[in-house]
Amino acid sequence: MSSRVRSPSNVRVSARGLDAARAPLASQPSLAPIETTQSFKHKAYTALKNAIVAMDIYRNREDIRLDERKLAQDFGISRTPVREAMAQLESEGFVRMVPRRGIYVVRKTKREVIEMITAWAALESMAARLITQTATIEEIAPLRKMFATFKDGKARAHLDEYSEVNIEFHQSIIKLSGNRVLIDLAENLFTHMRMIRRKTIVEKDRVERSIRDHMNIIEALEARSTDRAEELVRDHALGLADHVAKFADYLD
Amino acid sequence: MSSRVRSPSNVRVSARGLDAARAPLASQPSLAPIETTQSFKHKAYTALKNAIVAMDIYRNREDIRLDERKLAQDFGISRTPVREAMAQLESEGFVRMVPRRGIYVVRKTKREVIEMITAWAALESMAARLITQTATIEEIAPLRKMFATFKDGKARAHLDEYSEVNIEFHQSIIKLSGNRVLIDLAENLFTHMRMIRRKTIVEKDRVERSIRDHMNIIEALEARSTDRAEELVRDHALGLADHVAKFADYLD
DNA sequence: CTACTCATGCTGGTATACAATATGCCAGAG
DNA sequence: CTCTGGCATATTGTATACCAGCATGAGTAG
Repeated sequence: MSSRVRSPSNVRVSARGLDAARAPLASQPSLAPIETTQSFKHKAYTALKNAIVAMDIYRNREDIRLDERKLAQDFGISRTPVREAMAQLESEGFVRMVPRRGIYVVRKTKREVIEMITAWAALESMAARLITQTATIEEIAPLRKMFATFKDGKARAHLDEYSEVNIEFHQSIIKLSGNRVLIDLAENLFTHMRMIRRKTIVEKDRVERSIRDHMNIIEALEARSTDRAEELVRDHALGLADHVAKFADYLD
Repeated sequence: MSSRVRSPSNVRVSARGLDAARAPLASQPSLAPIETTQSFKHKAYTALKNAIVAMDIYRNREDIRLDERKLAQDFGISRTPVREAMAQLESEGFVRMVPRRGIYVVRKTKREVIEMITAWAALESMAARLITQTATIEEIAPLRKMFATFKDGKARAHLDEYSEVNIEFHQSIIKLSGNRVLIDLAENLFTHMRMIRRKTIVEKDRVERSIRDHMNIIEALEARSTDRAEELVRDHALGLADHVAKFADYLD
């Protein structure tokens, strides 16, 4: 995706053989997509990340230890790819590897959660700016549809569903910016936030206002009001940060 | 087979002896994580990162390949910690590991550089907001001193020095926010930007304006003008992005 | 009954051996 | 001379063996 791979011809040879989808001879139009199986490291990474995100780590405060050897056995692979996956998860802030002690799932403190939300506010508000300058009206339109089913008080009754739509909305904002760096940085923050979402992010009395905020954001984007869109997005996110600061006592 | 005769612990013993130079006294409460000897993985990570940052990768376009085994030999360790360090560098966007091909240093495209600067603008402008709300006057004061020596036209004559001070200024802004997430995210972006700094970031005609911008930023911070500080910081960074877009033709 | 010592087991860290595959060269056929 | 096919080589991915340190608990001295 990144490297142009211009200079050495060796790379392009195999690449050319790969995208035989040109099919000038029509011998086999649609060849098997790619038979390259993902590395065990990447598989282990995905499996572990899903497992960690799925567990409700803030339910109690006991240390959650992950056993390298046991996980390797469960996955049917050796310790090496598991370790490499763990190392990546550690650099992303999901686990902590303590020498001769164990690997522990990381719980974020309230302060850290607030810092993450603040960073997310910075990224998404910049994304909003970019959208007002580059996105087409067709790209912005789908944002409205997300909340069609929640028009009137229905959101209060379906908090879980709304929570999903809520996250999807914010992810869409980031993606519409078209800035890969913003997207990647925010993705990691989102993953962390998904882990605490269940207990805090959405509360009944916040839903109505949340929908209003979102609608205002969409209007600002459509109106190409750069500064206003940025401000609305930022304040919406920072409002969540304040909410967490006040009410997420179970953190810490 | 015969190699098994040699005790494999020889290397580790000597390496352990290397970092046996530990703090004689724990007098300073600041930060002394020396208690645990850094793992080979972390040492290799640091060494590799420094080496990659130091090399002027945009000088030519040849693929720069890093040889796992050779590096492991040079460091006097095995491939395992080198691999784990490489995996981390890959997740941070510095290298790319291609299965059964090699590990290559990543060159950022012009688009990617602009995206990074944009993300940096988002982070630093948020940092500026936070500073106006929480930082003390004593914390802001040192920012002025940085440019004391560059008051009049001296900056033009000492571009390299100014470039360092310039980076230091922006890092200080981020750090003053006191938000670890912002700090860590920006740190990685800064490291990437340092790699292209030599050729683009600073140009003669931009220095004067750069100093003016910085002074305005400092004044806004001191005046606790939240919105203005944010705007100044953001526009300053985005101005650099525009500059890169127009003149950094050597990228791509 | 308490406190302290020491052996043992479990842990992650490291080294090394083995496997799979992409590449390039070379021989042989057309 | 050109092209094809196979083998040697190089490189990473994975598995396994070993190391050192900390925790734990049993056992002994007081």
